[in-house]
Amino acid sequence: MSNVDASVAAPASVEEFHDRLAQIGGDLPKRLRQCADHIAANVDRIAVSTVAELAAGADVPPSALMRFCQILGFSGFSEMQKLFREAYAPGRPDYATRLKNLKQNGAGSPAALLAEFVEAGRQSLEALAKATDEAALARAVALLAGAGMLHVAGFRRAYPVSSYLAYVFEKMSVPAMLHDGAGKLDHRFALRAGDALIAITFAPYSEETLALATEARERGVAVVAITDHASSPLVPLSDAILTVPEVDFGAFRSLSATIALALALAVSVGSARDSA
Amino acid sequence: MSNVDASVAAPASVEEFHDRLAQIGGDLPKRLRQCADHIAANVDRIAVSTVAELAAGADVPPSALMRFCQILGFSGFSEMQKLFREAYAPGRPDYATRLKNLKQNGAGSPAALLAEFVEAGRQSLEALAKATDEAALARAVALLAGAGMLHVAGFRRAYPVSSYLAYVFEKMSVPAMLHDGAGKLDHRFALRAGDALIAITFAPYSEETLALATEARERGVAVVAITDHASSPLVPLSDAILTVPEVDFGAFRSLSATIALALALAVSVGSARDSA
DNA sequence: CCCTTAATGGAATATTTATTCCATTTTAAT
DNA sequence: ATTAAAATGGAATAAATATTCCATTAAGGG
Repeated sequence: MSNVDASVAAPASVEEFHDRLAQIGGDLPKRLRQCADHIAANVDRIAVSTVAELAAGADVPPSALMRFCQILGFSGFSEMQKLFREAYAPGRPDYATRLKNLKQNGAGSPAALLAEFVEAGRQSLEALAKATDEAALARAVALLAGAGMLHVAGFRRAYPVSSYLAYVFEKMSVPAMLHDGAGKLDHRFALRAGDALIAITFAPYSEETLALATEARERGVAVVAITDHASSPLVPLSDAILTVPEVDFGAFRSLSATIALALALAVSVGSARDSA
Repeated sequence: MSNVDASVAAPASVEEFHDRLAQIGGDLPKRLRQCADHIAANVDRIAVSTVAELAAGADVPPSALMRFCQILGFSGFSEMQKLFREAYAPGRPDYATRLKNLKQNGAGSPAALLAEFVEAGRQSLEALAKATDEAALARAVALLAGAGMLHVAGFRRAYPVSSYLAYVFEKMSVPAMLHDGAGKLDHRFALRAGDALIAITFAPYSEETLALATEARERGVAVVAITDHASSPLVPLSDAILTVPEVDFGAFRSLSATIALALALAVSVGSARDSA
């Protein structure tokens, strides 16, 4: 093992642990490679597993795992596990306990509803992080960074998202026009060459938004879609597609993940335009 | 122990565990009482602690804790701990890993910004669950449920929230008027006896919103505040106050928690009016 | 007050888990 | 091909942890 110094200190934090894991990299013999891969993919189980369990998961004998712990700088598995047991964030069960307490106010009570919608928002945010297509996001940002006026259109449930985009764009000095539907005007003639349209719509998909996206497409104006599914009717009309999963209650869906995406999109675009 | 049957089966899920804990209730002798209290307050540590550690935390000898586990229905501590170790949700580290991956695109990149804003939203949602004053929420719902027209006012960053409220109220057939500031009109004369105003504003606190809240107060119109701090200037003007913590980046703050609160508020009000 | 039952604490015992060590196999270098 | 170094697997050993048992104390009831 030429690239790992035996006198290296044990990682003192979970973050350092991750850095050490990455630092060790690819040049590992077979069994240690298996350990590295399994540990990297199951960091969350270190605190709650035995050597034997983790070794079985990695398909190596326990002694290999011991060795791996020492390569990372720990005296043994127990020292490594201790790091994770102490780092075990108490926040989450507090949150879970709190949710349960809120729900005890009875189904349909304001507190119980809040608990449900908070949890739905949290799940939607996590789903967004996992499902995000980074290339699509980068493509959307590039299109919008290179455009003249940014037109933002979204109605009914999508309207808070479009108004938020308009707000953040203004804050970042990005030329943007909010198509707010006042007077039933769509302002389609404001869509000009070199502009871009951010069209936001979710099932049951607003006719107005689709119509404006169609118009934009016909005028050669780039369309960036924010929508809920890859099968959305907005997709064939768009040059870049951002899909957002939101937890669905039937009558209502969370909107928290979409709001976070909108913020990330607008700030990215504003930054990209700043540096151009 | 007259109220706990020795042949009761061990809880088969974490939820059942919580129910069992609640069921055992208050009629416990001293040391077992201590165990119950400590376990209830430290459920998150069961998976990662030894008998000795938990017993020390509860200030009882290990044998008392063993006894407590058996009263809950488990054969011993190990069976109880197994429940928690197996229930340890693996989802979260996937999410944490994903965030880390997104951030590796480089500071300021769209993907890294998304990761930051998603995490900010998640933290804000958890903070909202923990910080929510249930009585204030119930009070707000009661005021709004008993009002005639619901006026909604929020500008700039608060505007997406107010437009979302207006959307949900319409969907729930609740009479609501969105004060959208078009034409610089505040429509203060639309505030009538028996109405209520939902005023939404965050630092640096919109003059327009504060003025409208002041007007409402002078007219005897109930004011429900959605704001960021208990020290907000909107607070002295309001009859019910909902504060929302949002993670702050300096230039930008998450809005995801506020959106979830708005949804919970609107649905609660709609339901309360339906049943009136 | 006395007797019975329940609660309690701690030590001994049993079980589980982590670690070390060594023989064997594999790999790399000459 | 030979030798040295590295990797490997498994068993023995050590350490940690869970459990049981029993003597003592406390509480409750007649």
